[in-house]
Amino acid sequence: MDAHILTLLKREYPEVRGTALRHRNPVELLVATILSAQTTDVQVNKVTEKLFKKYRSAEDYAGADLEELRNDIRSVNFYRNKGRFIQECCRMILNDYGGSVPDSMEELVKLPGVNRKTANVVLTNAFGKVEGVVVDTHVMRVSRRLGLATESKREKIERELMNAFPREEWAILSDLLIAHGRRVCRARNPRCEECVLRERCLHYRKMRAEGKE
DNA sequence: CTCCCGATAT
DNA sequence: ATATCAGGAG
Repeated sequence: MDAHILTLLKREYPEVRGTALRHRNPVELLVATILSAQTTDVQVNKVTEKLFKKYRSAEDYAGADLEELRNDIRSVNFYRNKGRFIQECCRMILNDYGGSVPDSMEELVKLPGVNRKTANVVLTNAFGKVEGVVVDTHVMRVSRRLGLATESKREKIERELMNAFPREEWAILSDLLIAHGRRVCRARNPRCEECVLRERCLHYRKMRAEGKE
């Protein structure tokens, strides 16, 4: 593993551990994470602040009128799919899992709207069970720019990162890469001048070699 | 690969 | 105007 990258990022973002998605229990985190697909956490937190007052349990989502639930999450994108996913997840949680959000990767990915990324968020942040690395678009972009990953599919990048770092660093690793992706290593106009990793970044060295920036 | 399909930054 | 945002399903 590249221990130095972790050291530099930990120094840069000492307070990052934990999701930025506000939640008080596994159901709330599951709902928030489903809503967060292709959506900023700021927007999700705005919606869930009201949502969690109206829907207090898996039963509330399961028994809700679907169109009403969709209307309650209207300001996030893909709200029609997400509304259906949330309701179906909660129905499965009640029918198949005794009312509790399952706490294993194997069971979580059976829920509609839940793949490895969402499952990893819930496992890591609600149950403290780290079964993989959270690979969102920030983690994908940053780890590819740095040269930590060469693949282009989520699952393959996750595997590369799992091989490159020990399990006890997986949770902090994804939090750090996400923070760095949001603040410095942005999709557009990355702030390479402010980046503490630029001397070990493939993307930066390539840009500099080509005379851009 | 296409569809889903709102808010925000540039 | 449009690219992009803590993706996943068919």
